[in-house]
Amino acid sequence: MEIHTTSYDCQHCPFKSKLYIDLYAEEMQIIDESRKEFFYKKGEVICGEGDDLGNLIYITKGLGKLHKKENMKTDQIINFVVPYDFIGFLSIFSETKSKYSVTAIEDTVACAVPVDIIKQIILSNGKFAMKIIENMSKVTDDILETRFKLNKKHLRGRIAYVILFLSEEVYKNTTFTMPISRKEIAELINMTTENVIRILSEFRQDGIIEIDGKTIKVLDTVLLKKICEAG
Amino acid sequence: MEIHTTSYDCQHCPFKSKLYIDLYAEEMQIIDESRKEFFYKKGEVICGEGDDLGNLIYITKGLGKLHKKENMKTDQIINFVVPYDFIGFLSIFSETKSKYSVTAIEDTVACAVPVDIIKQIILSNGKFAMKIIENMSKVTDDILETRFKLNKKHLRGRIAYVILFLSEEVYKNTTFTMPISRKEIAELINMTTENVIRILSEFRQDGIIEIDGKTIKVLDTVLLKKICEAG
DNA sequence: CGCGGCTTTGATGTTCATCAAGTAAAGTGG
DNA sequence: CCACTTTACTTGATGAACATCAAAGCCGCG
Repeated sequence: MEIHTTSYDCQHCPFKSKLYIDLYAEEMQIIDESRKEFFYKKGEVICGEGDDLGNLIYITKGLGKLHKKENMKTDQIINFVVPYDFIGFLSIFSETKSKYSVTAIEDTVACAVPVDIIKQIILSNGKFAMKIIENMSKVTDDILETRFKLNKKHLRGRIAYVILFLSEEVYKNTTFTMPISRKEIAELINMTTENVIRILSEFRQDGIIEIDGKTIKVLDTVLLKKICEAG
Repeated sequence: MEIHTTSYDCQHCPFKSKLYIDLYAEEMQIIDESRKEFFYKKGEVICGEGDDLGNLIYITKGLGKLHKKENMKTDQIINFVVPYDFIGFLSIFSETKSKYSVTAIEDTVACAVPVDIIKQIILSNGKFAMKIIENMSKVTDDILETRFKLNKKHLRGRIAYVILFLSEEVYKNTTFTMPISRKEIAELINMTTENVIRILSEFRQDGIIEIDGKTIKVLDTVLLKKICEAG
């Protein structure tokens, strides 16, 4: 991890429109002066389980995973963290130490703002507080809904979901490079590594996708969506 | 449902300490004047899926379930709603219509405060906003943690969890009356009604619990906890 | 180059859902 | 209040979905 040469100030950051839109110029400036921008290589830990939650960190570029240690060998991956996501730091307002980890699964740029400063602004700027609340509400709703849906799907439906999510939401391309291992896919959607591989092979044999190592090419999006929906 | 003769004003309501502690007297009074208290019989719907989220509703007495229609015949129960819980109304800040239902599973008293008034106070009182955020954060964390844990448990572990939760958290008694049917237990912990019954019978045969219809008596809390932990 | 981690495939076993069928309880209308 | 219908509860038998175990090839890395 290294401190990034800041490419732009908060005023011109795309993230501004998401949360900071209602800030007064002085508030914006306080954040701008206190924040730090970090660059993480793929695989680097952005925030570890048990770390002090001193900063509100959000990702501005790249891709991460929000996860939690299950035991020595396995993680539970809660979900992906994409730019402008607020997630993973929800507990920042109720806990002092992080209950989760966030790890870069692509080269990632993150911004850290001391949580005390955020809290101060919440106290003084109601509109900002409201934005935070709305954002938390939305993010939470999303995770819960996704999780309940995934739980009811069969293995094929879950794999279909992951492929579609990465293809459509993250990379916006039918061909993409899997940012995570088979094992991690398993940890994300609650199945075994072996079955992840098995079902990816089935999809390949059925002509739904092409696989070349980490590279996936979606051939039949329509069918994939049917499998995802049907469960 | 009937409008309840208000038993106390907000100032003396036990709920005050939970969220309203930082309110100024005038704010407290605004809430007190605009709120309505309702009484629900067991089985009555407190908030239906698709209803307008015009009010922030919280339960002050009784027990409810937060649930969502899965299809014609089955619900997904997200979790229980106990007094002083804020849950089920998280989406109130990001949606205009409820994505979930809340139904009384015991005789229940609920308080409804127009959400506009809550939002106004959030805007003007930062401490109150902060309390809301902290509460949301905690509640969300809880649900997610519980759900991830439950998913990894086997059927016996899940049933053990429900029995322990009701016995220890809700009724604080080793003997209690199940507020929900076998089918609803199944909908809460993602299994079939048949298996709920089967495993309850197993627990009875193993001398872990006594069953008389809806009445459950926990005989071996220690073993039950082991089953719950082991999964 | 050898070690550990990731990937892959096959065989086996367990957990659990589904189906079936019957009893008990609870609501409904005449 | 009683026949009727529906809903909840219960048990057993069967099969499908999935985890586990085993074994081998592959790749990166010290």
